[in-house]
Amino acid sequence: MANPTLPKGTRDFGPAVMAKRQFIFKNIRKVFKKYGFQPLETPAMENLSTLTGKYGEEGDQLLFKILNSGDYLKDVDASKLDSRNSKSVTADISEKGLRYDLTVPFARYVVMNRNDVSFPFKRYQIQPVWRADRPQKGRYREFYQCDADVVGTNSLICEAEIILMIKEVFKGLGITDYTIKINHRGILSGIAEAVGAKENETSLFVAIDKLDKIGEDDVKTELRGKGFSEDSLTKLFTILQVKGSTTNKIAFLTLQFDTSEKGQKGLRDLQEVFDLLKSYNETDEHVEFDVSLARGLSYYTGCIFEVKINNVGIGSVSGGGRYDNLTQSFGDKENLSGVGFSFGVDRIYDAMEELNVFPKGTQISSKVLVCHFDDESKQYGIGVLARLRQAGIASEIYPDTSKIKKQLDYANKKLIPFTVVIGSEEIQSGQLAFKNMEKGEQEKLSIDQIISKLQSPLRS
RNA sequence: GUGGAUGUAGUUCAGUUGGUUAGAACAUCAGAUUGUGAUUCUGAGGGUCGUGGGUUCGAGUCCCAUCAUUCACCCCA
Repeated sequence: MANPTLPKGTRDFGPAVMAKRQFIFKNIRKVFKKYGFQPLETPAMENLSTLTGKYGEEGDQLLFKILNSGDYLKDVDASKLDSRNSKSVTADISEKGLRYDLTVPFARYVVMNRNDVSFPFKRYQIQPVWRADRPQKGRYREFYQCDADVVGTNSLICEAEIILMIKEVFKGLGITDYTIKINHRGILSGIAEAVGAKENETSLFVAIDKLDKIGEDDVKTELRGKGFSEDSLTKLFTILQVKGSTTNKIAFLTLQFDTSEKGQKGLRDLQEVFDLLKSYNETDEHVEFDVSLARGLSYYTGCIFEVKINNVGIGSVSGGGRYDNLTQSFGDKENLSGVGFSFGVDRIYDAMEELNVFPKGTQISSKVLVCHFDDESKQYGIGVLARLRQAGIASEIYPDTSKIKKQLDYANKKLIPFTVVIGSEEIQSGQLAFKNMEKGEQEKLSIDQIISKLQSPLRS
């Protein structure tokens, strides 16, 4: 049989990688909990009817679909099969798909359980999602998202707290150079109205979202191709080139949007979010009002966020926004407003690796390895091991009787920082050889001394 | 879905205009060392050169196909 391989865009995570990934997960989960979010998990697969139509046409194509069980071709119309058009038979042979993000399953959950959940409902969710696009740098077919959403309130406190949470997570991870870009769908609508492109919003947004990536000239070229006039382009870029402090930008745009209700609403919301930050005694450091931020997902209606780690060759590592109508698409009569955001763990990992900011200690599993020379000392070592574990110290014993070199080698490879070496001398005296693997120092200590030394906060 | 690049040892890579038995470093294993590792020294194992076809006296090297990987576009975490 040929060598086994992984499906495109998927990865194994070995112990060293897992230690670092868990460091990230732990940090994010801690912050989510601290801000009052409760955990939720949903199935990997959803009904296709739940998933399709929520992410736009592009998104629907990226859904992984699951073949029906059993003899799934039995009832398919023969003429459809003959047409060789896979799209036309998809609905007949597949009714489930893998989740594409965590927001839509969350909305589905809320609608299904709306009598049981009390609003505002704050949930966090850390699970993998799947997208059938072509993998490349920072882009995988299976990746983890860490979502936190609040549904059932319009308060902009949620938006402000999202900024606080992002800051807190990055602080915990040791990432210092990043930018939280914020914008508002209403402001984008205001721009569209101001340049007379009300009917053409989507292609306008898609184009200006690329501004910092491809530059002004290419954006203009793209919009000309979509039929935008020179007049509207000139108007557009006087708006997009707004500079200065957030206050300045808002003042300038207020004048530009004099006839746009949506635009004015967006500016007011944004102003309030920045005011709220002050109430939290938080600065707007790392936060940037970016008029050209658009984001693809079509369901956003209010504030939108995107976070980029600077000087790293990777796309955004976090994003989100407010969506007013998400539950409506599940036939919900009442209008539930939600706001949420998501961290992309895999990209954060890649960025941290590139920046080399993972703390040294993350990979340590056991703190102590018990080494021994023969069956008798191994027997004795098991007793020592039991004592260490009773004291809550992560520890293990080398299971085979083999050369001490091999045992110490094992400790090195597993980055175990301490070893206890036990032989006949140690058994007799009760003074065990306690070795610091990093410094190479060794001293004779009783088991109690070793335990208290390992428990002391000054130990390393 | 569109376009480009790359496939040689477990890993990262050399390999000359096509020429004898395809190399290095790191990693692995063993020994120097019978109670002490990571630093030293010695040795060993490990390859259908991605796969299939073609050109040639001769192909890791040239051509075609195919698969895989990767980068960019679209889109996105």
